[in-house]
Amino acid sequence: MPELPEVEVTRLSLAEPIRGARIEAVALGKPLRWPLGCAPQDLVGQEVVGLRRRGKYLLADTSVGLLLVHLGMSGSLRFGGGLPPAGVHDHFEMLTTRGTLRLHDPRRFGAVVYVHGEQDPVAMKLLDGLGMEPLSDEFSLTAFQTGLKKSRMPIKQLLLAGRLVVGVGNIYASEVLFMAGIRPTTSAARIGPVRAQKLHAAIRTVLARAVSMGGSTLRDFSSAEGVAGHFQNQTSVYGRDGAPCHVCGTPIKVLRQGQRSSYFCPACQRP
DNA sequence: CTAACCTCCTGTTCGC
DNA sequence: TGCGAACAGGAGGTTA
Repeated sequence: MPELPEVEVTRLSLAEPIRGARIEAVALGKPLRWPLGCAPQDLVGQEVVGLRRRGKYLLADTSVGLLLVHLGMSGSLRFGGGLPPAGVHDHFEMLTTRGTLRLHDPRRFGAVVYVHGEQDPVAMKLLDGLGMEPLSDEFSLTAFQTGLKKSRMPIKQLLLAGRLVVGVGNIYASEVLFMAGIRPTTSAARIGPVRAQKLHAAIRTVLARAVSMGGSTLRDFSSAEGVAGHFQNQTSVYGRDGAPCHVCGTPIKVLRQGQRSSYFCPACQRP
């Protein structure tokens, strides 16, 4: 499941190879979450001039406009020459002078959307309201604490909502709350300064570590170069229901919050 | 305004 | 062994 680290790993592996690539052809497979927003041939001749990330969106700036790419639940990008023939789950393919960019996405929750720029209404709708970037300087402790106090939502669900801070999906939400010693069900507003500081630090630490490990590969995520991640092998709580906590030995528990699984250690994490 | 719920999709896992 | 049901989940849209 691509969360911020997986998207950042993709960006890091793709940014340099694709910079300066001129689009020569675009082919679409089955429909993705949203329509492309232009005719495929409209992209031909445009040059990719940079690759940024906002939350879990990749933003490919072209000489004319902007391509928004979201990996959804099961998406991954590949870029290069000599890719194998496109399969049934390859739904967007872009031939360029530097290689072929391909979106592989079995569940098709992902999307590729072309807009004229970040001020385009379609882009605004998607990007407006996103929270702070956790790995940037804007993610300050004071801003984070202020945001926590404003919500009585369970902290797990506040993190997932992405309005306060972006990029923390289901896997990493469980992990950062374990590191901070906070139960997923704890109301955000009830988190005091000490634990808020721990949570703030945990978000940065866990996400940065996951990026350095190439992200998590639960099924078939890989970087644009096809390299799998390793973070999934060292989760503290995610996916470890019933297994002993690495810190205290207590069996890890799982509960459901908003149709999502939350994993936690009942001893290490306090309400 | 917030928050809970619904929806999209398909590969995998589970229960009988 | 087979097969349908349940599950996984990002996140925008809808409803209360």
